[in-house]
Amino acid sequence: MSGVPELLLLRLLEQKEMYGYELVRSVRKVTCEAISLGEGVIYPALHSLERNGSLKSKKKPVGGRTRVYYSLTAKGRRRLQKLSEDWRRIQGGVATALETPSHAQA
Amino acid sequence: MSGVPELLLLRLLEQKEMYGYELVRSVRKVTCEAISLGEGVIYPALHSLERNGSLKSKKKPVGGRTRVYYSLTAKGRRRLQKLSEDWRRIQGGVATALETPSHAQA
DNA sequence: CTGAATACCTTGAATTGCAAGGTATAGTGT
DNA sequence: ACACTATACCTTGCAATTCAAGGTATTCAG
Repeated sequence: MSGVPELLLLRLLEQKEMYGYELVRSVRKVTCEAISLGEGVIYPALHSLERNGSLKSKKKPVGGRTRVYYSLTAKGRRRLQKLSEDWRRIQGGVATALETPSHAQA
Repeated sequence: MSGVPELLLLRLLEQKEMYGYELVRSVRKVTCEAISLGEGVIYPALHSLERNGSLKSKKKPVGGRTRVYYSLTAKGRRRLQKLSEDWRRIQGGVATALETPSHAQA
């Protein structure tokens, strides 16, 4: 129903390639602390997105540690489009429902 | 993460008491067809909301059939408040993330 | 050399969402 | 009378999602 984590990851990676640990902090920041996804959400999500071909990764050694940078594929961009539309649809639906004043009658 | 079905049900039942089958159609209508919840979502949700004290039900025989009408309890109203706030928070967070232009750099 | 931060990862449980099926009654058309 | 649709309730079993919790290893600061 929600697919929010996936949507956020694709959206962030559309702008620039990033690695997992970076994405954990970036999600918090870009949503103004409204949404916080732990590593237990991020890493499995990245792996499944890569498995289905939405993301590609490359390893970069940075000062002894290895970072795995992810970036969007063409398929990932299409997936982002679809998820954005889905989100807007359900967001609009819920907004309509919530905004209906309690007094109004159908 | 989403809790959308629960939120919609509480919101609708805040306005007037309704029965399950009616809620199935009402959700579709009030979200302008954007969200469609099947009976396999509605009934279990109603039962679990009643179990935890957010809803109360009463049976009404209507022309041979029996309808189970649900309405909000005080607890249900508090739950609705909380879910609304949660929703607005994540909705705002996602909106911020999505609206950031692709060109903008942090 | 201890502790915090960085960076990766998995596991297990809970919750959620859904399609699919199942029961029974009432009304509608033929 | 008969079949079909709509109403109205419900459950089951699967799949996906989400998360807290833990696990490994390195680097850097005190």
